[in-house]
Amino acid sequence: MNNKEKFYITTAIAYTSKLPHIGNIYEIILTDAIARYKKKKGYDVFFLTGTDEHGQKIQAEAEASGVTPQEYVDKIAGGIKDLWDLYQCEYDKFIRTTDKQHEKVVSHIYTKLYEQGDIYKSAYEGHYCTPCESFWTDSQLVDGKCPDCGREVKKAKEEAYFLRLSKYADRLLEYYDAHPEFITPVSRKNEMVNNFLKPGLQDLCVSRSSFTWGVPLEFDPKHVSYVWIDALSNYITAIGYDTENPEESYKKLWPADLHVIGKDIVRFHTIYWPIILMALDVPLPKKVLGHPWLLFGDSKMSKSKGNVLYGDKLAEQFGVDAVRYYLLSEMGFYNDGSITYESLIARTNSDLANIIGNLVSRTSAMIKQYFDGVVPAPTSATAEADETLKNAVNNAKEAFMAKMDEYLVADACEAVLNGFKACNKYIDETTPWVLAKDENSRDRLATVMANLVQSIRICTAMLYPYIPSTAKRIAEVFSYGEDAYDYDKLCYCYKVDGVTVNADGAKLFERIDEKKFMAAIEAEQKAAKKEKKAEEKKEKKAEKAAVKEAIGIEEFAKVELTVGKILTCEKVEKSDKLLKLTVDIGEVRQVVSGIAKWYAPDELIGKKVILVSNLRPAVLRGVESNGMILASGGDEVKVVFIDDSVPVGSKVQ
RNA sequence: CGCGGAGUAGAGCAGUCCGGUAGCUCGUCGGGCUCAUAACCCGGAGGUCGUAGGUUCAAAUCCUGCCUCCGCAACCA
Repeated sequence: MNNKEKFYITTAIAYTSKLPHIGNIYEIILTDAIARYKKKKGYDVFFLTGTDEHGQKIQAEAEASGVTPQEYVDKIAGGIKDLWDLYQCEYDKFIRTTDKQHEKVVSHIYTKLYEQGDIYKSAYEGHYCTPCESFWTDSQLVDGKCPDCGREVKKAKEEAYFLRLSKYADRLLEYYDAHPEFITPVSRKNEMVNNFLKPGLQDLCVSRSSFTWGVPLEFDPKHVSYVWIDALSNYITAIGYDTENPEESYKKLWPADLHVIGKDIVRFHTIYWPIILMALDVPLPKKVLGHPWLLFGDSKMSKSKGNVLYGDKLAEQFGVDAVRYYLLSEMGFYNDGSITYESLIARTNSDLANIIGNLVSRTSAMIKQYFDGVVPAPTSATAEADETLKNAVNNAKEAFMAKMDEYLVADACEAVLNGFKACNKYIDETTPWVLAKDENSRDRLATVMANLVQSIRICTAMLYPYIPSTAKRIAEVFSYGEDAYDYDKLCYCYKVDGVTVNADGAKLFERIDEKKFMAAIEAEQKAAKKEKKAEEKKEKKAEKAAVKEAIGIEEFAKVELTVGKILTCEKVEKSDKLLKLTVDIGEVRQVVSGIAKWYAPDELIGKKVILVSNLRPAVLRGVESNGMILASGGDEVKVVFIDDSVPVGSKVQ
């Protein structure tokens, strides 16, 4: 029925432990733009996205909020889907790893790999943090402590299954060499080779028995799937893969043409995933694109101001297209990008409102005034400016295609904008308002208008992958035909004349007054801050009241307070807040205190302070602390110094 | 030596792989125009490409050292 070439594109599946941030949204918008581009180019595109819904974290989150894991992920997955829909991402399938079909096939994959000896039983030897109920590897530990809570970990063993990665490492390197385009950008490939493949791959733990929210293994039901085999295989289970008798859709779509993922999970997609596929004797995906991250402007500012941006809120404030356009045009291919209100407003105003919106507005207004709203056909009255315009638009088209084919989406966007700019320039050069005054210039005026409508159509077709709904509105203004944006019609041969323009609906984007907007935001933030403070105050009061009621003299007596003299004091390395001190309280204690911001080491030596001397020892930043120095809390910390005449070792009551 | 990224005009970025006239957007200054959303068009000013060496006829680009910033991580016993 159709002999179009297929193009199978995917995003990473979002983890459903919490709702995604604007960075996750960037990934799916990027993928959507590429997918729409390929569709317009004539490919038979299949666009997959979805959610990763298994794992210990989700089980724990669900328990904490008192619902079943399924109820929990249903809610989050629904929220994610809504957000994807809000941003007009035109995916063909939304897979969830809790889909029955997916679980069934994952289970088959495990069994197949187990039976052919690629998965074997061993013990997961790691460091176990009892309060966090988590295993950590040597490299994950921070100063030998749990990276989550900083507490001591125990060496522990858990029975687990492993995937033999090492067996396939050489084949993978060969594949890299034979397919230099497999990982993009290349710098990420070098990172993989140097950091993981060359030092030698460690086998990957693929099952767990310490929690149950996963796919149970057929050959050992105590175990459930652990992360990567489950998550990565969504790319094949979603399209009908099975270890026996895969469906036609799988045969048609696989191998994937492009996996779009964040740079943080390049390793899993370029090492683990290919190896899993090799083990299954399935072809590898053609390309993995590791995109950079979106940062929230100047992070220091955003932290202190609580200035975090959310996708749904942004869409409400600026409109979906403004946000889509910003992300796609601003984010580079290699380096992390950033978003701020100011830059978003600037880009919306200049590119969307001034250049594109105003162009559509002025062009449609002129056709309404000069030709009663009916687009004229071009005549023989031509001029050099026409060729200049056509060349500029054609150049834009070529640059756009070339960049887009390499997935340089932002660079391609610049080319598109150049096309629109050429249209504005053309108006200035041909001065239609002058032509309109002279009856003899009527033919020339017709040509100018026709060229404009045609050029705008071609440029809008290129704009379509970025902001499809704006493209649709422009089509409504100029009454373009259904197929006006197909990429085999990016030429001056498409018929645009004889139809009526809808000049009244031609205001595509309102300019945003930055000063007003920022003032509103500031007011909003102030209000939020106030509320937060009030809440904190309330809490503090409640706390104080609770403490007052709860503690009696016998409770207080448990706290041993001893006067000590500070003997030495130095900064703890790699920490802005910690000082390491030795204090003589009759015996010499080593203490770590978070007061480095307020005191230089020198000004403390020799001073007498009060130490909580029976506090359970703790290790901070790798340094053991046996006690706590009394100090006032809050924004301005002051240590409680005691009169020098008090002897060392005195108890404070 | 924890890992990673980055220093190019007032701001944000491209160019670096593959050496050969330093480019784009915003802002700024001057001019033009009046169809249009105080918009659009043209022109100017503004950079010894973080720094010190090296290779070369030639370095933003390749090599070596150093400096600075940022992210992750960690952190108020």
